[in-house]
Amino acid sequence: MMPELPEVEAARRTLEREGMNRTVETVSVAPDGMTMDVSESTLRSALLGHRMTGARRHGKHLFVRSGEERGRWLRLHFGMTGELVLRRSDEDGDDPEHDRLRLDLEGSRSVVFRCPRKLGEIGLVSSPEAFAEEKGLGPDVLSGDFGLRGFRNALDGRRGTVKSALMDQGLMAGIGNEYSDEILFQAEIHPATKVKALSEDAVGDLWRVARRVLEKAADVRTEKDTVPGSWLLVHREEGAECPRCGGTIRKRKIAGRSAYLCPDHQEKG
DNA sequence: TTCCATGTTCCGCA
DNA sequence: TTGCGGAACATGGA
Repeated sequence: MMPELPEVEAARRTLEREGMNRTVETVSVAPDGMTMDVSESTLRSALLGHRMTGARRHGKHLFVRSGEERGRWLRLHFGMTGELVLRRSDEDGDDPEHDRLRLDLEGSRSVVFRCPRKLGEIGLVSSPEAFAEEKGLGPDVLSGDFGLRGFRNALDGRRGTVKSALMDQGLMAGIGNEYSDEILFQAEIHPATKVKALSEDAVGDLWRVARRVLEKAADVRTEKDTVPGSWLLVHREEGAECPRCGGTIRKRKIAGRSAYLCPDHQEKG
């Protein structure tokens, strides 16, 4: 599963729905070498005996507020392979070896952060906003005050390709390689198109498609459904048939990443 | 066995 | 200066 904005948002919603207001009875930490910007003992004491009281997201970062006290947020970044699993405490996961953080809550419920390839991060921060600021993250793509205005502002003066701009977490936070392909596919824009070459209308269209794709994907992931078959994500393979126009999906290297696109209906500007 | 992979960060280069 | 390409990180899957 690809942890971009929709997957992290789905995890946030699930946590809000099922994980809040239950005392954390056990904290198991097994980073096994993965990045933690907090000591195990500090993390444990920040969580143990408290309840989770809120979950927020900025881009691909998930923040979980611990207790009522100000300034104590667990931060999770999913890297390439991270995921959050909620399950009954008496159930074993498929592969407990990759459980990096496990919180057992009252009511026989557990929250497990899994990260097989250890490229994710576990941290403790005093506020999501301060973290985003310090990290140099751009506005979250789906935050209320971003919008078309923020999108235009982010792209203004950008010299490179539209794909790299969408993925630049310092411009706008949340879109990764796979959803950038999906958005450009649905907007019918070639990923190697220069930002400067996009018309004002094209930027408006791109923004509306981006928001629609990310919101729909977040809904679908929350319900553990699959995205529509008309989406590129389901056909993201060299030589596959384009679900939109019947053309052939191609793989290209763009902005240093593998980009999948349909040359027949994604016009290069 | 080799290559590739959703993320981020670093470096060198144009 | 900006942005790109490539490497690195740690693993697993095809």
